Amino acid sequence: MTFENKNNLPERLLQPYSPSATESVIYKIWEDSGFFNPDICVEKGITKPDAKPFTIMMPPPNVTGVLHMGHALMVTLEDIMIRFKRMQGYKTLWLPGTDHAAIATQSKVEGEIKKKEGLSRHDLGREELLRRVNEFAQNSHDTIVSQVKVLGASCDWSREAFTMDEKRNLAVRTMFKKMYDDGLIYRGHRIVNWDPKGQTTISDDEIVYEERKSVLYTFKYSKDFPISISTTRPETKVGDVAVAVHPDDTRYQHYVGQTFEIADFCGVPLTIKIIADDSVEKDFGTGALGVTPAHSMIDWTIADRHNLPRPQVINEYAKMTVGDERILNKKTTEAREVVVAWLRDQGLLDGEQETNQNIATAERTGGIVEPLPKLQWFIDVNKEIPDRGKTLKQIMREPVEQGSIKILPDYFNKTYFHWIDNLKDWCISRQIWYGHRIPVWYKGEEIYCGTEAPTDAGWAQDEDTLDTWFSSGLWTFSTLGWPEKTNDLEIYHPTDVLETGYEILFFWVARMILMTGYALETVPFKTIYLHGTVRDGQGRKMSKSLGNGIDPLDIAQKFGSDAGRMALVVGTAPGTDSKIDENKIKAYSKFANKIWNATRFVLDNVADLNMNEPIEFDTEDQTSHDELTSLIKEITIEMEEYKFYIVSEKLYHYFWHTFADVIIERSKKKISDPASSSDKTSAQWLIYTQLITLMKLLHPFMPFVTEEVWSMIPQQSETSGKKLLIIESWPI
RNA sequence: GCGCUCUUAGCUCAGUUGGUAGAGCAACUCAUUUACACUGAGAAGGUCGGGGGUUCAAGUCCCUCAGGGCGCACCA
Repeated sequence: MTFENKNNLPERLLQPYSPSATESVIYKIWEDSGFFNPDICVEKGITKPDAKPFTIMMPPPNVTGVLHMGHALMVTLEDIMIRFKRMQGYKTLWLPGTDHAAIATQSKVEGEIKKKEGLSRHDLGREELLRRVNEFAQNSHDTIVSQVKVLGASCDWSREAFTMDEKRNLAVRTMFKKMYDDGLIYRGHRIVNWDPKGQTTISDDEIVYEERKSVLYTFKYSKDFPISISTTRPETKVGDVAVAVHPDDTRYQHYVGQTFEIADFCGVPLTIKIIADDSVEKDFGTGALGVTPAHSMIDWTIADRHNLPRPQVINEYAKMTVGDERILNKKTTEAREVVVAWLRDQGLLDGEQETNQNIATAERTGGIVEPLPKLQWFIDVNKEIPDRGKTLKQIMREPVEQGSIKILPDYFNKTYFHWIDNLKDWCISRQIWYGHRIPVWYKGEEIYCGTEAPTDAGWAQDEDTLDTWFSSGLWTFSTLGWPEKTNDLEIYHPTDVLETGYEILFFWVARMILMTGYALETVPFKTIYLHGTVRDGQGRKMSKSLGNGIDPLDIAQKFGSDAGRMALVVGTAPGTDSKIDENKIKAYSKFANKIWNATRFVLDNVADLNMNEPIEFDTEDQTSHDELTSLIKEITIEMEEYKFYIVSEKLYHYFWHTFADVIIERSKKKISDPASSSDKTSAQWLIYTQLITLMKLLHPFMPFVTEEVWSMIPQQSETSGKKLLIIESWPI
C-alpha cells in the first residue's frame, strides 16, 4: 500500500478539485503517451494487431475563427465514442482536421480587409488575397487545434488533415478528372444562383430564404395588350418574352399561340408570345405569368419547354443592361421604381398589393441572390454512371434505403429522401479565389481536364475554384491517403460513425455518400449520429448579435472541460436541440468535486487493506457488487446504441446516490467500528473496487478528473504495472 | 403548399417491441465541527396538449383538432 494515513495522501487530494490545474497536465500526459495513435497502441501491446478497427473522421471545423458550443458537443460525443471503443480493445482511429471553407473564409477575410484598409480583393489581386487568406486560415487553425485539445479530444494529431493541403488537393483533382471522364461533370450555360455581393455562384443549399414585405404589381405591357400580369419585380419585365397561362384557363385559352409586339415598354421593345404551361397557377394573381427566362428559375424551365429566347437584362452587379438612361446601368431596385412610375404614368398599372415574399439571400454574404444565366460546371446527378447502371442520385439513396447506412435518429431518413427527390444538378464552380482550382485548361476551342497542367504552351487554367463541399465530400477517404492505395485506407475505411449536426445533412453528409459510393463503391460510414443545436438557457440560438454565446474555453477555465462535457451530453438525445446554461455546467463541476472527495475518503480508508488477500464480500456488499455488475451490462449495451444521454445520467446518479450516499455511508461504521474484521475488509474491498470500476465507466465522459483520480489509486497488483486509465479495459 | 418533429412535475428532458408515470435542476421541511468550502435525509409536485378510435390494457399504435419548432419547394 502506498498510503498509510491521511497525511500520506497526495497533497492535491486534500484540497477541493481544481480542474484548471489538472486538465492541461493530463492532456500533456496523454499526448506524450502516444495512445491517441492506434499504431502506437498496437506497438506497445495495448491493442491486439488483429483487433477490429473503429474509425471516426472528425468533421473539420471551418478555419473562419473559433469553436463554439456546437463544436464542443461534437468533440465531446466523438471523444466518448472513441474512448469507449479504445477501452473495449478496438484499433481506434479518430482523425482530426480543418476545412478551408472556401467562400466563408474568403468573404470573412475580404470583409476585414475592406473594413480596415478599404481595399477590395481586386485591389489586392489573386496572389496577395490568397496570401492573406492563408495567413488568416493558419491562425484560425492554431486556435481551433488548441481548443479541441482543451476539450480533451483523444484524436490522432499525427494524421491531421486540411481540406486544402497537398494531399487533399491531389484527391480533388483526381476525383474531378474521374467524374469528367465519366461524363458526370459537364460545363453548361444554365441559370444559376448568383450572389452579386460575393460575386460568385452558390448552390441551392447555400440559399437562405428571408421573409420580407413586398409589393405585387398588376399591370399590362401596353394599352393594347389583352392580359394583365402580376409581379414583384417589374424591372425584370424588360426581359419578358412570353406570357404563360394554364392550359385549362378558359379566360385566356383563345389567346394561346398569338404573338404581340410591344413597341415601347419603358424604353425597351418586347415581343410577347402567349403560351400554355401546366406550371402556371390559375388562382395566383391574374393567372397569367410574365415569362422572364434569364432571371427566374422557373421561367428558365418554361423557356426550355417552349423553345423561347432568353435575353439577359441584368448583369453580375445586379444592374440593368438594357433600356435608355432611365434604367440602363441602374441597380435593379432603382430601376424597379422607375418602371413602376412609368406604368403608373401610362395608366397601365391595375393594382398594387402588399404581399409577403420569401427572398433568396446568400448564406455567407447576405446578398440578395439574382438568378442569372452563366457558363458553369455542374455535376449531373441523374446521368447513368458508365458500367454501373445507376445514377449518383441512386448511389446516394440506396445505402440509406437498404440499411447499410443507419441514420440516428431514424426519422431523418425521410428528410434525406425528400431532399434527394428534389435534387437538381449540383453547380460546383465558384468565382472566388480561395479554394481548389478547377483542373481544366483551355486553349482556344480546346479543353483539357487532367490532374496536372498540360506541358505544352498556350494553355490557360480555368479561373474558378470548386465549391467547398466538393473537397469535403472526399473527407472520409482523402484523409486516409486516397487516391493512393494506402494501408490506412485498407484498415480504416469505411469509417464507423459520422457524428455531425443535422443542419449539414445535405451539404455534407449526402455528398460524402455520393463521392464515396461513386469512387470507392462503398459507403463512407455505417452510422450517422446527428446532434442538434446547442441553445442558450432560454432556448435561443447562440449568436454574436445576441451576445448569448458560451465560449468552451471560458467554461474550461471556470468549471473544467469535464463539467462542460457532462452538461452537453446528459439528456441530449440525438437529433434534438439542447439548452445549456452556467447552472447546468456548475452542477457537473460539483460532481467532479464529489468524485474527488469520494476518492479522498476511499483512499484514506483502504490504507490498511491487504491487497494480497482475495476479495471477499459479505452478503450486503455482494449485493451492491452485483448491482454494479448489472449496471455495467446495461450501460455497455446503451453505449453501443449511442445512448450517451442516458448512460451519463445513470452514472452520475449511481456514483452520487448509490456509491457515495449508500455504499460509502454504510462503510463508515463497518470500517471504524466493525462487528468483525471480515465486515471491515468487505467494506474496504467494496469501496475500493467500485471506485476503480466507476472511474473506468466515467472515463469517456469525464476523462480528466477520472485520469487524475486513477493516478492516485494504488494498484492491486504491482506486477501488472500501472497503466493510464485511457488504455484500461472497459469493465465487463 | 409538401414533409418532418415536438407538446409528460415550476424549469430542462427521459420513457426502448403497448403492461400501474421517471430523472436532473429549482422550490419546501429537517439535520449538519461531516470524505464533501460544491453536504445529507425527507416530503411535495403530473387526469402525459384537446377530442375520438383500436386493445383485456395506450404517455406509447391509428384518426382528428390546437399550438410551438424545423426542412423543402413556391410565391411569378
